[in-house]
Amino acid sequence: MSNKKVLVQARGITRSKERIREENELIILIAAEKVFAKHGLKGSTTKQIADMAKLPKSNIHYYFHTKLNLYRCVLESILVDWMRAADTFNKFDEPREALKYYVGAKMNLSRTRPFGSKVWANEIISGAPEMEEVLSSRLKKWVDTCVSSINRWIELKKIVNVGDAHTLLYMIWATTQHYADFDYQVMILNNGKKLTDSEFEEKKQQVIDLVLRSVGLNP
Amino acid sequence: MSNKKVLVQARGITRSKERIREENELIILIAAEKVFAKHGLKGSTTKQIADMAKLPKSNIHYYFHTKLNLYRCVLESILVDWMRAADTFNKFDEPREALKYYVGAKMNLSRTRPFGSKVWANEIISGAPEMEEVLSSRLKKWVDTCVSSINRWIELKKIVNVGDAHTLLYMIWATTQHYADFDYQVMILNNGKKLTDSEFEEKKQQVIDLVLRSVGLNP
DNA sequence: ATATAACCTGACCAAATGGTCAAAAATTTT
DNA sequence: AAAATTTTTGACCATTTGGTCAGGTTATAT
Repeated sequence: MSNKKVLVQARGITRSKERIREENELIILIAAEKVFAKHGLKGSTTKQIADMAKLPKSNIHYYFHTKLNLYRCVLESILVDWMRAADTFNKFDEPREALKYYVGAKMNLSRTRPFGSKVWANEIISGAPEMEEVLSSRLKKWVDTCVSSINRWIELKKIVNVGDAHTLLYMIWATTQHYADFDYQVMILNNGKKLTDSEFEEKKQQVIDLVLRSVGLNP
Repeated sequence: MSNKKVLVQARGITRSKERIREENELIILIAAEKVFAKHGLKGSTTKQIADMAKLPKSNIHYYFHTKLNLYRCVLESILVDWMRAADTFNKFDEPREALKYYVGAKMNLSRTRPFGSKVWANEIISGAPEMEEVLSSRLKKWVDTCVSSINRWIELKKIVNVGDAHTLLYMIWATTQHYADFDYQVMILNNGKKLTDSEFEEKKQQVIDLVLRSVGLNP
């Protein structure tokens, strides 16, 4: 019996079954995201996830059946956040605003959900065996519209001709996600200290400025 | 008995013992790099590495004793290439040349040794448990000199003030390594086809131009 | 209050894994 | 050619792993 439950019951309150499922699934998803981020799909064990979630291993299987299914659920849950950040790109007509807010949104995600970014990175590095579908359908479609926007900006001489618009997108993705995926390296090179919130805001602005200048815009 | 040996012996040639060790260690290192790139340290099995190397599992242990030791050897062997590319940064006084050749060298490495880059990425993502030493000593020192160079360029008004020089370095690392670490994603978004050599040369030039413009230089 | 359904979990299991070892085969040294 | 050294490898083992399951507990519907 978990401490949480004992506490709740001591007050004469009972959690509804729906609530229980919702709560536990969330607890497990958060724990799994951390573990998968560190060790990847194959390298993570259900025991590690159970310990991280402070639940017995059987409980993990009760809610998610298999490790692979849990992994897929983690990826799905991350995707929601990513797509929302992606939307900001198409909310502005002017490249200056579109790029500024998109880069900012991606930097914020790296800050608030670094484990999610790492899980994705691991997945792609290992050949995207579970996300092939998503990449070649949803992501491809989104990227195509982005590329169109960028090319229109180039035609209208609003930004310089960067050649292939993908190259610009990759630079943005790679640079922003670097602060999540390689946060440990960033920390070491920051004299062993994690970036404070205000330091991070500084870097965010610097990244935005680099990106703007890279397409010929004066920040 | 391996096919290779049978072939060699059929011609009445015997491989010297030194040669044998050298050859087999290399075969195993190359195989291990591929497997570790795909599955990380924990996710890779010595059996997978053995199969990739087309050698019995015992043979892997004979030459490298433990999986962890083999992993460290792979990282070490990659480090040599990386440090060589890093040298190009300090070979030129002018930012235009230094950045151009450094970015070019990093892009070339991503093309020629993508598995190495992935192994490093995995290692850093999972908290650099084996490379902490290298990061906080060798890498830190190298980065510090780079940062000095960049700051001098800023003082001399040769490039714009990017704020923290680390931000620029991270952008270069992240963007160039993206073509190795996320090659699968790059392929999918290139209509499912791997980048040809000439396509890659195009992208390389585009990345160089993006970087130069990002610091206020006109390519 | 009782029945039903959902939740919980310790005990268990077959398969996979990192690693060992002894003995055979190949090469070098004497 | 015989002894010594290195390489090769199948058989083996203790541990770990993902996953199952029976039986208990808790919440909900009637």
